Amino acid sequence: MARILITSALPYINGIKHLGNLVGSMLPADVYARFMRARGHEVLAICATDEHGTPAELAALKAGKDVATYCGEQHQIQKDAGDAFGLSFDHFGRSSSAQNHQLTQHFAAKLKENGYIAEVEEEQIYSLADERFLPDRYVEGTCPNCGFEKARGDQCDNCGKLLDPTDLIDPYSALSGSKDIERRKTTHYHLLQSKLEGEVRAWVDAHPDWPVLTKSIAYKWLDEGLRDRTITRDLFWGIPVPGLEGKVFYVWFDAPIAYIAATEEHLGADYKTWWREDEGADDVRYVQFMGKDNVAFHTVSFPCTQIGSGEPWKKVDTLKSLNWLTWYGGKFSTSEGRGIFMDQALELLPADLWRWYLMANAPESDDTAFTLEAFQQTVNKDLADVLGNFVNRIVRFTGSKFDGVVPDGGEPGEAEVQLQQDLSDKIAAYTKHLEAMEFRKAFAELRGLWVLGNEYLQSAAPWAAFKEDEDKAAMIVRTALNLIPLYAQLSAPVIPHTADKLAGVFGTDAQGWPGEGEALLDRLERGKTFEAPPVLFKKIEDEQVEEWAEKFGAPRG
RNA sequence: GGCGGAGUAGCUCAGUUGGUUAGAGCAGCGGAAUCAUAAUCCGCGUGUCGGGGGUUCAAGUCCCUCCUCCGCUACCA
Repeated sequence: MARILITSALPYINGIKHLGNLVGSMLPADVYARFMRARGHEVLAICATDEHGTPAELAALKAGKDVATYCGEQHQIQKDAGDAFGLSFDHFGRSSSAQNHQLTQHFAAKLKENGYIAEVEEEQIYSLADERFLPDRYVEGTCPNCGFEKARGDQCDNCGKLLDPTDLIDPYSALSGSKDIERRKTTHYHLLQSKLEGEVRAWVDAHPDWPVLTKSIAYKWLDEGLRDRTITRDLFWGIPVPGLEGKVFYVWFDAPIAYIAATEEHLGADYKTWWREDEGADDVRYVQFMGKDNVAFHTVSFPCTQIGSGEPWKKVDTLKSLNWLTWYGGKFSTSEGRGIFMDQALELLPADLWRWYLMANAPESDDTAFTLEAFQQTVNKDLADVLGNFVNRIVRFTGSKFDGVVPDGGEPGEAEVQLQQDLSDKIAAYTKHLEAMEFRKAFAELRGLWVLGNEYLQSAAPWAAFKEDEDKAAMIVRTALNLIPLYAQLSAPVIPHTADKLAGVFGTDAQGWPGEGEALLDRLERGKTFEAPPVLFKKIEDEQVEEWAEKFGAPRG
């Protein structure tokens, strides 16, 4: 038994997440956590909302609420959506928690003490009307290059030229439209990452087993040279910087620290047994899940913070990074109403259907298109036809021929020995792929395990045997029925709600995992009565797909 | 522009360190069966492995070049 710490990249507070965000980090983290728990490991799975930064302030402004209230509400909405999707985090916290305030300030203090933070005076754009400093992109004006009138302070969207806010002609605040803006000097903290480059590189070098994509991104940053970054901002909402009045830490500084803080929210002082190598975390295996855009921050930036503190914080052992899920090849877009969001998905169909499709087609090697048509086809075939129908056909047959009782009698023969062998082989492969977090391969294998049930029934044909040799038919039926609790355990990481229904048929435990070489086909108590469960999955009809395509902006034709 | 990833059957994708006739699922076609949600099971693939050039006894797998798509490019997270 091992201790496994799992974190999922933190979903930003700015509204409920879409299916792409879900499959990019939270869902695979949950599947992996469930699998590891099933194997008997001690798992701690942590996630939280990432609540600081300008976008949160702006979203609150737009919603007409103060930012703390807005974040509180959005946090609850995201937590509820996650729960409904079956995300089994041990704790879903908030980057705005008191614990994160304290820890972030602690890290900053340590970094400063160790000489990795410098105070630097900078000039930034200040809006008198808005009474705040403006990030580059919230300053707009006329592009000096092409004359475009709505160029942003960082770049002109029309000609693509990179700009500095002071380059703009007639600059104004994008927030209020006010032209009453000026440059002001202000003091900020710089994190001197350049001084930590050697240590971070040595640490990355110590992980040759990381995926190619992960390593190449990390080395790209290291090879280009780590730049010193400003880690403070002139905002109101965030974690105050001690000694710098009116400033808060940059969200990218405090967000990863929230992994640790969320653990403290959950466990109190015991969080150190997971995070401090000098206080019991030395035997922890730490696995992170994230989208590919986040890799650099997890392989370089956050480790810089941890290493620079000079304290023995637990650093990541293994990273799983995923590519993007696209909406018919394009971007999911909130503003343009393209794509399906977590809450909408659950209004249409049960969570397990989404979970299965997303994980069986997870964007592991490349960006992957989500289409309603493929979703319908896959879910109908894999879940309704292969798994659902297998359960239904054997359960109904038992009901009509054996009075709904696990029948006694008959002796297993060659076909059953073969089935046991095939199951063992596939379970071994499935387990190996889940260990390696190769989700597409894993779930292709799980599907193959479900197919084995249908193949067995098809060739053993208990309906034919029943006419000549009732004992033999009984043995076949018993064998097939035993697959139901087995499928419950094997399917639980990815379709937990369905797994519970399967386990419920005979009152077995959906938790747990079949042991290597374990006899799988005669575990049910003979003579036990059971009730045929309702059909597990209703099929998705063509009309529904049409309706949803219309509603969610799917390209047609 | 720079860096990184990717272009393999109608669709979604596998293809280890180069080596026998390039694979899987879905869709399609044919068949079997009839316990079951018209579900299941079996059989069937003559693909310029994005284009071109090169290295090699041998390349989807290495090198060069061109084309296309995607991401990142650090104060938007």
